[in-house]
Amino acid sequence: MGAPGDFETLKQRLVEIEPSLPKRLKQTAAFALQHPDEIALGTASGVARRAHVQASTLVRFAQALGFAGFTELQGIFRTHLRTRWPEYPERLKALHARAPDPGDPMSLLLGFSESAVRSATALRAQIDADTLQGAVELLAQARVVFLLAQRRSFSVAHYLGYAFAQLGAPALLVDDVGGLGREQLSLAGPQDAALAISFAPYSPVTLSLTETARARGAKIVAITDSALSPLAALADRRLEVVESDFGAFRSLSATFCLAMTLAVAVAERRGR
Amino acid sequence: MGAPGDFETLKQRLVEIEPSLPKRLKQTAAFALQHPDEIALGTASGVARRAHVQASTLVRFAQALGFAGFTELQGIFRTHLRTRWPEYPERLKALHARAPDPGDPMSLLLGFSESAVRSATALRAQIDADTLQGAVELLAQARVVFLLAQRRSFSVAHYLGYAFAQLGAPALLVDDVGGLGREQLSLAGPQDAALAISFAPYSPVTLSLTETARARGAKIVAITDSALSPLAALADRRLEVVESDFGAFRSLSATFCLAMTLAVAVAERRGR
DNA sequence: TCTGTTTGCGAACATCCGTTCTAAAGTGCT
DNA sequence: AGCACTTTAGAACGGATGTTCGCAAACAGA
Repeated sequence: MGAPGDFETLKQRLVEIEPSLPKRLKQTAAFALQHPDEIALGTASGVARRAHVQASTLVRFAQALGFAGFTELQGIFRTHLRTRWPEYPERLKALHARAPDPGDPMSLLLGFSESAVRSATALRAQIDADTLQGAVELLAQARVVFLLAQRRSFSVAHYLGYAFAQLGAPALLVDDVGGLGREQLSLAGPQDAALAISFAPYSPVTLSLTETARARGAKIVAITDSALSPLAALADRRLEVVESDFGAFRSLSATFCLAMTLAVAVAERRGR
Repeated sequence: MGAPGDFETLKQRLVEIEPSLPKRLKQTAAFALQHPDEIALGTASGVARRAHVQASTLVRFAQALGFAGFTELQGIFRTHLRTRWPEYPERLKALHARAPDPGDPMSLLLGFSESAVRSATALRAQIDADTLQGAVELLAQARVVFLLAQRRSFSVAHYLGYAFAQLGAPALLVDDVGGLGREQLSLAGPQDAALAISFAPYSPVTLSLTETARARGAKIVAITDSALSPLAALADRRLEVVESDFGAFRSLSATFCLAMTLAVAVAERRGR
């Protein structure tokens, strides 16, 4: 008979005990279900005012549900607000907590998997449809798409090179092998576009190659991690991806989703 | 020069003034854009800790943007958190309900994202803890780990090369540039291990390089898609990954999770 | 070296949560 | 109906936490 651990359980518990609740607590329960965001973001006294009850009633309400106090109850509402995504409940957090040995490969795997799920899920909300559409058009109209990335992001660019080729769209992976990156870009001109990918700490090579491409008149689409990235300043279209991290390592899951989307959408658009 | 009234304006303002900001405030700006949820839900001191700055810096940051204090700034992030979501579940529903327009970039993105989530989730159940542990030990005991992959899987191998290097573990990416794959493997011997990655249709180059490595006495860990894969036959340890696919394209999300896990676990194990 | 800016630290100030106490309402028994 | 007892509501208090500001040290630029 402990406190509910996630929002669904809380709701369920609430309907169970609601009939036996006194008047003010019923009122509070109704308000809580009707305005979950208020509870998540507000303060106890603020919520109390809006629900026309006393602040102490909120505490009693929380305690009636098995929590120690209002703050604990609020925690559930907050994580619910953060991850409004029905099939992705709290138990992952429990997994995290339950794995005390950070060196155990299996808990690493769970951690990375969780991080990938979070990234891919968050991506949907991050990307703006119009920006994406604009980036696709820009790349689709280009004669050749130059792919610029180094270090950690290089794997994404390489995959894009593979995907574009498979789809029959003209793309050129600037891999900078032997330091020939600038020469690989020598064919770039105003009819072309470059897709640059870089995350903090931004590779100087990628930045300088992007500058070169821009100087040659190519349009730039950037995949990067924040509006403040040096890449963002160079870009005609900027796609922001915030990857969640696990330990010191960031997932690449969202970036890959975005890359695949661009490849397929561009090929599709060129096909017409 | 009033304070920004919504999240977009805030971001824009941030990009404008960021170059003229001192070090710690830049740091704060980057953190704020990368972890908006933390700012929305956390307390100033909590956020400060996670961003490795003083709490007072957060207040100064808010003031630099034109707010009276941290609380006002937080307000923007909170309403952003509140309002960013509502549209998204409907989008998903719309995607599933309507016959999906294969050309619309946004539905592609949703599809790939969902596919990535499925893959990463399924991975947890697919991988056997003992096999994983065995693979880690085998790689950790090797003098050098040779990374073998081509075509689609190459991006994973490249990423592994990066990760191993970052972690200080000796690994060599056999990229077969100029067809020198066999020569790159010439250093391999019985003290070494190879990590081979290939999915259907299996790249003949990867297979033949793996055979070469095996002939030289190296232990083989394979990441592949089925027990019947030709790679599986060559492997001392076999890790199976079934990726979910969206259209003709397979996610790489689970494979990347597994790759990261191997890299970190091996480095961890070697560290002792 | 000197000056102006930035940063870190601690104290003051405000806010907020949880508890406790008292009044009121409800309930059951005579 | 009246009385005693239990439950509930409201209000104030105390402890704790969180936010802001001022000051001095560190730093960067001239």
